[in-house]
Amino acid sequence: MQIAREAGVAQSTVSRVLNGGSVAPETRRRVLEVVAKYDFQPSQAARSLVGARSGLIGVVIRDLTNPFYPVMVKAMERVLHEHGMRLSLVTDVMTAEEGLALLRREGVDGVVFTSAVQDEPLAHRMIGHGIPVVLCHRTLDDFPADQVEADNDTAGELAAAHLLDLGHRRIAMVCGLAGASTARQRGHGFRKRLRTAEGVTLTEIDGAYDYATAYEAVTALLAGAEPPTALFCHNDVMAYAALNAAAAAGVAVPDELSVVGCDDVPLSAWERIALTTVRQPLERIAQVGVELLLERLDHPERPHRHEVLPVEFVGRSTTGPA
Amino acid sequence: MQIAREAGVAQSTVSRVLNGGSVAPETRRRVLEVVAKYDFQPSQAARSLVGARSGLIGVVIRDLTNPFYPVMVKAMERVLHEHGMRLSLVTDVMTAEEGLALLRREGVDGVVFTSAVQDEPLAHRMIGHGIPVVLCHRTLDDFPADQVEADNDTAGELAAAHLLDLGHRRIAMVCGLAGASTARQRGHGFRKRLRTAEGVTLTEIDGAYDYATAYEAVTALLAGAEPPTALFCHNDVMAYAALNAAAAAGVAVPDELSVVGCDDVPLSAWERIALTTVRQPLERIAQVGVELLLERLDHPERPHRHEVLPVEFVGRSTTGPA
DNA sequence: CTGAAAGCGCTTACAG
DNA sequence: CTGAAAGCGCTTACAG
Repeated sequence: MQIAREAGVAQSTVSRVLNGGSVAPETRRRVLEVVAKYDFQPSQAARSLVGARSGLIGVVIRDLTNPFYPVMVKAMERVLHEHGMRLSLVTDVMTAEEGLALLRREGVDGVVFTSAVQDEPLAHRMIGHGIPVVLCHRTLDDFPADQVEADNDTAGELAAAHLLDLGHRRIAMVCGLAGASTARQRGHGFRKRLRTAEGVTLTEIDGAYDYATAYEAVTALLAGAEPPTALFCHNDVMAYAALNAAAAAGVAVPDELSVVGCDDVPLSAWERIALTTVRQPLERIAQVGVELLLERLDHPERPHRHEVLPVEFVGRSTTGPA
Repeated sequence: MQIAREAGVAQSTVSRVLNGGSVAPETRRRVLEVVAKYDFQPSQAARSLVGARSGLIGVVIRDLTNPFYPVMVKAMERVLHEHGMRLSLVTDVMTAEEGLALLRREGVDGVVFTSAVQDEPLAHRMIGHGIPVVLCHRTLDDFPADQVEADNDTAGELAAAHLLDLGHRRIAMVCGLAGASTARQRGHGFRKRLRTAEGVTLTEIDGAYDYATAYEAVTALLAGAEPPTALFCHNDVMAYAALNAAAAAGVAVPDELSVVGCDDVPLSAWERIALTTVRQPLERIAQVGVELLLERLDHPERPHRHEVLPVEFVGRSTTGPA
């Protein structure tokens, strides 16, 4: 370390001034001067090699293209940065398998999964390697880790209640990824509430939480014999797809078709979209997820927590009476 | 390295089988068996400490919330992953200053700037520290590094030509960030082309490449005495703001107001938006940026390159005759 | 083809 | 308060 040499002290002394050990004021001043002169930045590689922690948290977000996720990334980054930590992102550019291998090489202190899916053992394997994990946004039953999610069951209920109130009886649901807890819960809440009314027909189609998939599915649905008068989409992106598919098919929203989404991404509030949807507290979910993980790092033995955050119905212009 | 011990070989031998040195087939088999048994992943920290490279590339993307950028991140990640490298993101969660300090600690092999701005010395300083840099999307005059950008001057011209052809004469331009080359060039091309016509009034307002800023500015503009009949926005996000501000103000698009954007983000093709815009090859810009940087790593002494990629006018539904 | 040794840049006890 | 030493987990010459 040439900083040490130039300041005329030992390496360990430089380390102490940088990390806040006890150092004589004059010594500290001298070291800081040299540090400033070269704008010296200590190597993270060396630090994480020797230290107990790398200061890196892995974040698994597969589809960065869904406007939902940049918001989450940002919120997570903010919290991590406040704690002096960094984020390492895994997206769908690589397989989840590759991503987790990478995260282990990087020596992450923990990982946040936002895309957990039933029957996929990756999150379990991270735990097997002794790496703390938190499930954020999507959860898994009986998973041995901290979890945060929105109250998705209620989200489904709220959507159903709204549509029922408007008098809709021929209804379709555009479902999210099979295996995702959000899709299962939202579907469950929706169906449950629908059953409280008489004479309701429910058609379920698969949108896989993906714009293109939902667009095609809705286009086919609208071209069918008895198209529904209302649609509940398991997320906003699929609702946008539905809105656009309806526009392309010349189906008027909300006059001929009502559309309800789920998420309330900022885009949904735009005047040109004005999507009726159920808001989940995106940033809060992200924030709580990271905080749970950070607490876990300090207290490995505490019992796991499972937070469920409230949702809220947001009425806008894409729904109307049947 | 307990892999070495369990396989009964030296550390250096394990290293060779992992990195492809010459190893006897039987030895290799034995080592790989143990590696597989533990799903062993070599520490990146140790590797980058000893090796010449860290395999990390810094990517400075300030506003992840503009749908433009996730597309770029994804494209960059793809190219990097093909080369066995990783990306380290710097967003506006921290100051640029902090971000670059972090990047240096992490020992990045190079950095891609997508947000270069006149009179900001950060990119220069990276070069001063001996770290290769590429300017991607936004460029700087006489900057001593590789650069890629779209033909933004032509983009401005195409927008102007289209509006002029439609007969518009009272025109406004919603400008991007002062200091960004894209804003300067798009503005320049637009004005230049406007000057070829008679009796044109051009009002310029500042939108700072930001949704909220542009929304307010356009709202004020439309409330003014003689509002323009056409708008050129320096990017798509500001055009969305204009579309929404117009909707809120009850101004019909395109009947009373024509709107042209610039970028052609996927969103712009949505039926509910159908924005007339000038396409720049987003993914190609990202890809070329990373490739230039990767080549630079191997050939530090080659002369700098400056690529300018073609743009293309995309007519959709937000523009009409004056 | 393979092993022993040195060293990358730090931090962490341990003396003094 | 400060320094000398050991060691984190790798790779890279260097012998053999």
